[in-house]
Amino acid sequence: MLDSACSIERTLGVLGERWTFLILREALAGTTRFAQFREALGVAPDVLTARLNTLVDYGVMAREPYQEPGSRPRDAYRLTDSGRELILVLAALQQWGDLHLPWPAGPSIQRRVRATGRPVQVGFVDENGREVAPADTR
Amino acid sequence: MLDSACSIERTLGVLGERWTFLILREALAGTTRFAQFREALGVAPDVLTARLNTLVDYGVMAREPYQEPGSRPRDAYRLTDSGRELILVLAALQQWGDLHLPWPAGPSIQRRVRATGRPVQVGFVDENGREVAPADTR
DNA sequence: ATATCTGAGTTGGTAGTTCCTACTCAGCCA
DNA sequence: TGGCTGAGTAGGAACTACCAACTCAGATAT
Repeated sequence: MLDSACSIERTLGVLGERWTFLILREALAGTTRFAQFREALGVAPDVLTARLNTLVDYGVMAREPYQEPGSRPRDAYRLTDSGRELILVLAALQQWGDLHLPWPAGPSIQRRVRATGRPVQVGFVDENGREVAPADTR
Repeated sequence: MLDSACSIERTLGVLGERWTFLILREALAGTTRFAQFREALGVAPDVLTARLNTLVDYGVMAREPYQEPGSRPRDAYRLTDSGRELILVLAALQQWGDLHLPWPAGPSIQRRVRATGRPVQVGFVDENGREVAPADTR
């Protein structure tokens, strides 16, 4: 999968295992530490170790040493720029789920323009920054 | 996962298993029949059956009877409108892979505006159809 | 110095999935 | 009726995730 000519397939080779997208969701929400991921997701520690390692291997996250007073030095896991770009993938997944797998309590959190507070969607845009309908692309 | 309050998690409950995104990639490329999926992907038949069933169960694809001359009636699997909207997710995955997991031969296929032939990207857009930088959202 | 505490992983066994091959089963045609 | 073809099923091996208990290192207390 990792050496496919298809970039979707390569991406899934890095991100497509169970838990990976949820780890990224937490990371984008600000989580950085092993125990935080573990607590937020309830993922088994060996699986978390494995996922974080591949994310680091492929440059999606980076280890960053830190030390709490009274504790030994540890590594935090911080998204790289490339990792932060995955916000588009996660937002697209969320948008689809909000539309097609609705939840009684309504959509969870809306993404908004920071300055104006107006809602934002994921879509196709041309080189001038104008939205293009999916049907108008090929 | 399917009954999570998080729409990303619900979406992954439907689409997050191995092969599902690749099945959708093929479906978006026009594949509709069991044997075509099987040949294009090399997926085991029992897994393909299971994946197509959940996609149908959740309204991403629909069965559509057809009959080749000289053959018995069969079911084709066609994307529903909701399934076609997943083009955004797939395109976001592809875009990320093209940027961050480059392939010697360069990016595979570029999405373009049908009318003008100009390239198209996935991005955030506000309600006026103007692109918004991810950093300007919250 | 020794003992203790704590958090980040490792390890080992079990259960659940995927994979692979071979098989079935239904309708069409000879 | 018997063979052909394509869509699935079945059975077993291999892989992956899950769970609980354990290790290991550094910081603090005694």
